[in-house]
Amino acid sequence: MSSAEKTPVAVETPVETPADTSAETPAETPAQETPAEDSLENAQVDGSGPPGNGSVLADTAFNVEVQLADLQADPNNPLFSAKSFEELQLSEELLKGIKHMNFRSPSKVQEKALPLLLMNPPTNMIAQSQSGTGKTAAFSLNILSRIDLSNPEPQALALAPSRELARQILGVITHMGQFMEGLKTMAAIPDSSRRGQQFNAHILVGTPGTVQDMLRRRLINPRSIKILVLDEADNMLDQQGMGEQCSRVKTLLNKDVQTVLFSATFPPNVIAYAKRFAPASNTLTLAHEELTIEGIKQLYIDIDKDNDKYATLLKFYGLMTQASSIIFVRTRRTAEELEKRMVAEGHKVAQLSGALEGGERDRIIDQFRSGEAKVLITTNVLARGIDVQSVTMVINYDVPTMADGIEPDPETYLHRIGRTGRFGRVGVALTFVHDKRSWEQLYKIANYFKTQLYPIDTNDWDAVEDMIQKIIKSSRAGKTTAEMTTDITSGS
DNA sequence: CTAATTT
Repeated sequence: MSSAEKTPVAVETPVETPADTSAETPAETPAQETPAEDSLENAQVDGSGPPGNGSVLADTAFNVEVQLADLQADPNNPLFSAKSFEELQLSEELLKGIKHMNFRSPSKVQEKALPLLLMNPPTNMIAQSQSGTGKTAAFSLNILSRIDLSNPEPQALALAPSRELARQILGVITHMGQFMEGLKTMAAIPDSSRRGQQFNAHILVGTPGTVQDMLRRRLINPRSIKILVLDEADNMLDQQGMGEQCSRVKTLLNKDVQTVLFSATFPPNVIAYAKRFAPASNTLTLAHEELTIEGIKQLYIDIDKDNDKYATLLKFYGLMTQASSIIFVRTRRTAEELEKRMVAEGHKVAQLSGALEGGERDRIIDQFRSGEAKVLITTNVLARGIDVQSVTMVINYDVPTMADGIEPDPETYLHRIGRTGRFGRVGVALTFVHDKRSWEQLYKIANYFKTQLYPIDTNDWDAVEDMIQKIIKSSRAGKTTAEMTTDITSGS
């Protein structure tokens, strides 16, 4: 609606004069930092739609290529583009839910995906969109709009690669569907307290292993399931283990289930399989040069020796606690060791990996969401999908690599840094390199996305601190990419 | 022991 919607991400634009919404927010009061909403698990989820607090955030500009299953149809037909939620013929209850989440108008991916998802008869979809641009809300709306509340059986199933992401998606769906009377939603993740019980809910969101198991044991009735969503689909289909579980799940469902695959990344090696998994799909794709989020300032720091990594990390601790930060490491063990060491030296940090028990994982991610824990050390378990809008800084303590620990992993890099810069906000991603090998790994990643990484000059610490500080402050004020470009670029 | 993914 507003002109901000089409703000180009051109570099070096002069400071915005009109429509500077941030002016209403006094600089010192972090208006949207960790809002103390009722802190039960569903309510505190930020959602993945446009944020509230009256701020108008620009959608990052990108060119999405639309390809329709019906090759006769014209992708440019305005019918396949929704400029408002109202024109989608959603129920009043659902529109009320959307409004309640402070969604104003559809984001780019929502604009393109929703009309295609909502068509009848239902059509499969493979959709790619950058991190933090509203994928969850897109498939959640499709699910909710297709639920028949008079039928108590499960009708939609969404799968995600981690417990935390499944819970987050469930929170968005529950929140969005809060005015649909009688709607029941349920997590299908490991939970010993409800062993052997039937999953009686309209919508289930879970992890592949648990869902497969529950289907086999007939604790999930597949008869009425008409939608299957795989979030982070490339990861789900590629990973041995999860890939098999997902296809097993699919074979246990109705043949005509609407299959919906979403991710920010679809590397070449999984595209063919994805197309077989969701045949005759409408597809939304991006060139991989278009995947990097402009609002995320990508930095790296060259450290002399491996042993100095820890000391370097500590130098950033003050900046990390300004808002919220995530430190990514390669192994569970490093996560544990880093936490121990930092805590022993009086720093407040939390740690989460798959080595922890389910309940403990829930407790820690909830603390991080609420802002009670501001610095979180974690593994790739949280690399994807997690939406905590107060995250202003992501630190790659270890460069993300493939299973061999040597080959760089560009997709994981992109997903990790995408934990900041949510919905057009600005953020900092800082990667540690400490030897020739890690430098080359990062170089390959930057080259893959044709993106620029800026070195941190360790000789001028004040300047570094200053630059990062600026970005963090702007992010807390809800500033957008376009508003920040000048400030950020001057720092390098 | 890469990490993640049912019991």
